[in-house]
Amino acid sequence: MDIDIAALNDAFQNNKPVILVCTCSVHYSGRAESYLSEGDRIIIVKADGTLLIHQPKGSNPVNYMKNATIHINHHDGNHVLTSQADKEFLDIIITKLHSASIHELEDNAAIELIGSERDMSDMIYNNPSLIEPGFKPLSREEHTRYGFIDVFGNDKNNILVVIECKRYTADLKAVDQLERYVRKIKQLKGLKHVRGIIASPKISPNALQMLKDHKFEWRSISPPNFFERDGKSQKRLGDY
Amino acid sequence: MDIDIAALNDAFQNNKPVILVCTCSVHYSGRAESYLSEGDRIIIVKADGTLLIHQPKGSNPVNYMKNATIHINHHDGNHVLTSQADKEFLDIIITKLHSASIHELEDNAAIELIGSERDMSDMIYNNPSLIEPGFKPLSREEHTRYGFIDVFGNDKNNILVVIECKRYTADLKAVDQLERYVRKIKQLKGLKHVRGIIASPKISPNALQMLKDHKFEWRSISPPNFFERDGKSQKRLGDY
DNA sequence: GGGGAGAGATGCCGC
DNA sequence: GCGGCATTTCTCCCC
Repeated sequence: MDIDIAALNDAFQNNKPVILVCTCSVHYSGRAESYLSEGDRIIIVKADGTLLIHQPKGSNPVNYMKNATIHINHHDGNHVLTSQADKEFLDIIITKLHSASIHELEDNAAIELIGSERDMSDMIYNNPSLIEPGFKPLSREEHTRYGFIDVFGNDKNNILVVIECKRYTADLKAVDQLERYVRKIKQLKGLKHVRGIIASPKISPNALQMLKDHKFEWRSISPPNFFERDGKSQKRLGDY
Repeated sequence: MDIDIAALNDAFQNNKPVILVCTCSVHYSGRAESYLSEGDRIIIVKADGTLLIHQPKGSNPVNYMKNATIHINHHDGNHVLTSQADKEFLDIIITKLHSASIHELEDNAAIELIGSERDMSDMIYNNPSLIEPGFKPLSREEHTRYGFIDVFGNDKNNILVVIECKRYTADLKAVDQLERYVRKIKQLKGLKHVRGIIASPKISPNALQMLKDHKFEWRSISPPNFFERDGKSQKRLGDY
């Protein structure tokens, strides 16, 4: 390699992104302990001290560290990259450095995302009839005072309704959450009857059973701007 | 750039990892919809069709796709990388390609990790007095028959005990889980009284309150082989 | 393949 | 800073 140790350490110190491709083994100690024996990996060090170690397969980094202080040195004929954060330590023994590059990257853009659970609760607030005729959401301020309930309102008989939104399949944990909110609201307001509703595109069989056990209800509702595309009806750049 | 489009498409087809550093914008459509305006990014394509787009900061990819079929083409004077999986679509418009590299990586190693919640429940099975004198865990087979309960046993008075382990701070969701398991066991066994215990190094104030409301208990227990190191007492490679 | 649950989860927001 | 909670969560295990 023609990039030397000094240049890499300078890049680490001056917050320049670095990409290494190498054969290495990895030790980690911190929130847990891990060891990864020798193999080929891609190592990325970002401007903010993020360290990522990627194997040739899999979507998640096999090891990582945030806000790391990083150095690279020679040791026993190998390169050794040491990474340290608060109470965490990571050592990479690099037996072969295939490539190393230092970059200057500028990116001020933030991702815009549509279709989150928050978008779903916004949609219900704006279209309360999605739940049922006569459903009247209460103000957002009211709702925050009693916790992180997604949607909170009155039905046509002025019975309080707590709604938990899930953007995909509602599971047992979703019913847990709803049950906890309903219990809390009953206690806070001194009410005997509060309705609980899960709004989601799907619900697991066990979750549906638990829902029924608690006399709660389910509404099949999908997050906004969410289409399960079949690829045939969509014009895309790759089609040109 | 001296790596041409044909070589990149060949790499994508033949499962060779590719690293691109470029200025680009990104559209995603699938489980949600997203748009990311122009900026400098690192793009990794792995041997298994994993696509990762990383900004110069942050530990998570800003966009990603698994099992993707990937092509790169010219379009309107730019490079356009299109990625497609089941019902997901991602387009990257590359206005400037700073570097592109194709790799041949071999890695058959799997990470070994110590200190998980499973290690914690193993520790309690092997050292039941960590919970209290006279606690007798039941067999692992027994426990799997009734669900995913971490530890399941009898106290010295032969009262059933359900234990939920958390490797860090136990929160409201942990109490939800314990409450659901205890309810299930009471129902399955037709019992009036079943004890519930959370074993974790910490517990949040609200979770502790909810625990008390349900007459459950808490034990301060840490996962095995877990040390909060201070860096001074540890010899490391970087110290040499 | 779906359901259930952990993760060295991460990231966001609110107090 | 901690607490609560969503996530294009991801991953693993088990049915």
